[in-house]
Amino acid sequence: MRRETFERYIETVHKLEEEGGRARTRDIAEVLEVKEASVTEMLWKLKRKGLVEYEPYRGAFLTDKGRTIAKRLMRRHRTLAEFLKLIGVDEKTADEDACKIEHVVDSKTVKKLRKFVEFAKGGPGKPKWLEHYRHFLKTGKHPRCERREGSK
Amino acid sequence: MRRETFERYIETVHKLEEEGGRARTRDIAEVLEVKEASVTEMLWKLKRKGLVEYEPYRGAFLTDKGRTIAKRLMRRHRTLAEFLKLIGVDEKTADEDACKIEHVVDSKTVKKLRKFVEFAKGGPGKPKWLEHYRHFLKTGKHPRCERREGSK
DNA sequence: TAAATGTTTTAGGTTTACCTAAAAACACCG
DNA sequence: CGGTGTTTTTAGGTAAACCTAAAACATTTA
Repeated sequence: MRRETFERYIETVHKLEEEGGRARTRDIAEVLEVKEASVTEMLWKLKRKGLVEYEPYRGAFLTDKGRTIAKRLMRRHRTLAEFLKLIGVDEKTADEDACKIEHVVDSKTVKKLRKFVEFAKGGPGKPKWLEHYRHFLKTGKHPRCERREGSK
Repeated sequence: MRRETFERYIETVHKLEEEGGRARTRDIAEVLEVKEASVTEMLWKLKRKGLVEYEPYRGAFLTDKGRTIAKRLMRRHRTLAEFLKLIGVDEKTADEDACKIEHVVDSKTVKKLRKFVEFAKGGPGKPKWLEHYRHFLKTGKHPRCERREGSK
């Protein structure tokens, strides 16, 4: 099973589980835009891998092992989407790209991104450089930080 | 043909073409770590898509259409890798992740990343905020930009 | 509770991107 | 030119992740 494939199913089961007991075949199929039959097949495989609890005709829910993976994916997704929005990617694209990147990227990279987001958000006030970056996005010009006095 | 698949082949043909006339089956197979037979098969498909010029037993080279794609991928790759290194990802990981991300990410996102890299590199001097970020990576502490006077 | 309706599974494709093994083409040397 | 060795292709698999159609099961509702 390809990593991306089973991770997508895990995420979906997790999501549906949260919003209503256990994940039904139909709903998983709808979210992932595949046929019910395909979902059934995957649920067997996920069960064999110990990622979901599954009994025919009564849906699925995550095992601890599965839930751990789901949580990690959610963290990744949040980090990626947040970062992309930070640098000016629109909400929808940020979310879609996060969905794709989260399955392929190295943990080390995610860690750095998390650090970066933290750096950009944290700190005393809203960082000036971010303002400058936004200005740069608009105008293509660097509002030289070096100068003693700036705008406003 | 999945996007990622054919893009990987296109990139490889491009690379081999640059370093020696045309891309031979064997060399493509070696780079992509697949068997020669698989390469032959893909070359037919790529030809059918108008991306490579290919005649059995005499290797392949890119058409204009193929080359356009290759160039775009190289730009993407450079942008992604450069960005990742900027935020502190080690060289090897940055390169590997760029290899994966470049096939899945939206053009709008790449544009923003390019802007961001440009912003970080360009400008009058080396930006102070980047120094601060690096410091933050090391210590986890924000060297408050707001203060009248800083380090050095 | 039985019929009607909706959901899930099973059985048996299809496609994609690989593979192995063997045949065919090519390259070079004596 | 003919033999030897490498490269490439062809032919015929395989596994993953889909699909359709039909059968099995579950639920509602009359």
